[in-house]
Amino acid sequence: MKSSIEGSNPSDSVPPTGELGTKAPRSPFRFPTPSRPMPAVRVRFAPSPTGYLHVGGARTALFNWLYARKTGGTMVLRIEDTDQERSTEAHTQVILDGLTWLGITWDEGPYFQAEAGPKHKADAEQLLGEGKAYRCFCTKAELDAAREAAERAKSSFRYDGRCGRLSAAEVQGRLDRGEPFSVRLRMPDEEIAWEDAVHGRISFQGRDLDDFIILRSDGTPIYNLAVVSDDIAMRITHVIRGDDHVSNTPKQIALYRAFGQPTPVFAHVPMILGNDGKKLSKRHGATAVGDYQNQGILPLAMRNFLALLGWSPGGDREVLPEPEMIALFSLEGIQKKAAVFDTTKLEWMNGQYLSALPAADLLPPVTRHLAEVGVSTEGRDLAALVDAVKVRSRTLLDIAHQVAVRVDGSRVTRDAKGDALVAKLGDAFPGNLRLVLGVLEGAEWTAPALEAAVKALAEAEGKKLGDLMQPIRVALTGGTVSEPVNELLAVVGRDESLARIRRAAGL
RNA sequence: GCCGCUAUCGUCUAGAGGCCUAGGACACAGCCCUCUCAAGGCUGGAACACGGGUUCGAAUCCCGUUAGCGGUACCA
Repeated sequence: MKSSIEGSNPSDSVPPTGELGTKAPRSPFRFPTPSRPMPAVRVRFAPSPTGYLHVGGARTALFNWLYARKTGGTMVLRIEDTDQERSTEAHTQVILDGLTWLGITWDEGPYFQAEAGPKHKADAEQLLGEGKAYRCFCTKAELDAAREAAERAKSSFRYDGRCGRLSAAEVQGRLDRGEPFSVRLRMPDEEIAWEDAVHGRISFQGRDLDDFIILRSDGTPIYNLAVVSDDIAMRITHVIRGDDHVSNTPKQIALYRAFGQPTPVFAHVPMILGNDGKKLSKRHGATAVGDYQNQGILPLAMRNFLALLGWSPGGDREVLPEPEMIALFSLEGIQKKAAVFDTTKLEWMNGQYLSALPAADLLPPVTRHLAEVGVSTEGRDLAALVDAVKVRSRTLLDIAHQVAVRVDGSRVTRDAKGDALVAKLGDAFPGNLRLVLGVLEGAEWTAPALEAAVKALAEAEGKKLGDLMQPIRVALTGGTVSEPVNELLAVVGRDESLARIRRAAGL
């Protein structure tokens, strides 16, 4: 569970200059010191606290974390709470808890973006002073009207940069009159391209982008400015984030250029889809990490499953212990295509962990789930109970349910298959149970002895072993599925087992 | 509309020009094991979106088509 930073290999790190292919004239001093030491990797996970921790966000966090651990770099956590309307402290806590649950740790932060407001504003003013940005006096209403008109005329709207051509005197005049203004970045007419670590080269043309707003008329920053300003300040070298940000990237690169800063390496990871191929959302069921925790998924299994969703270690590996996951991780191994979230495979993965983990590791969550359903295991060997049922379980909830049935006779309810067996055996059902009772009452209550006793009975009576064992199983659990019957008897205990058999036999 | 991204079994993926008669995993079906189920083992069905190139040779490279997704805000 503890992350192993030791053994990670920093030689895998990539120099953080992903930008390339600019058609604009290049400065000969662009790469002044080729021999400069390679900066240490710094990545960040930057969620917005406007809801729970979504599985997509969790996976983005996981990839950042894996990359940091792999390269010996630093993981910083930044809460992007500039949307004061929707951001809440409770959401922040849920996100932090979700990451912690998954075993995703961070080395710096959490930083809160809203606290950097004054710096964002100062950065915008710096650009204003250098003529790389300009004041725009167009109002929201005017802009909306223009956009609507363009839409009606079936042509595309792009801000024409008219305020960028205002004379100094004109600007001063409007300022003197106290007109409100936003700040826009001058978008240069040049190619903006970068070598994306997962997609390869991606290219946009500056002329296709308009002079976008970086500072609202109330002086607060727009997302793209805040992100770039913070990423520069935090010396982020690798931006690993969702695919939905690729169209923001050229705008952000324009900002890096305006600030005269090198761009980080960008790695855009694909989306996670629901089973209908649409973006994963609430109507697909559980999308919050916390939901899976409540459904009895182990954090290790969740993390393993998430890692394999959109990333492949390259071979046929499925169950990956943490050290291997870190050692094998690479940005190049990330898939370009969106992936469908397959709950069935998640549960299979969870079953793998359930089977492999010692019962002791499962005790705390199982105890919690048992408490939720009101079952006490006071004075019982819970580890033995868990061991008895865990290989047949896919979730911790399954385990808790099965343990509950073994501990508390009042929870035995006959299921459809149990009913079918009773119907099939007819009189032999109570009859065989009475026979069994006869030998069990005098038997030594250990699994091997119980097995021997029932087998001897079957032989003596000329009955099939299954016709003796299955009724016991139904008597003790209500169903036809369980661990071997002798072990079941041992786990349920002598008095309780005999009582359940008597009841089922109608005695 | 415009800009960008993507395209291998139902799903997750391997595959970086010949090793591909396209491999593995989940799911599904059958068999084995067995007191049931699970696990495990074996077997089976199941995919390179389409069309053009390039090449002695293409799932792999190029172009186009189609489809899906993302963006196109004084949201993040």
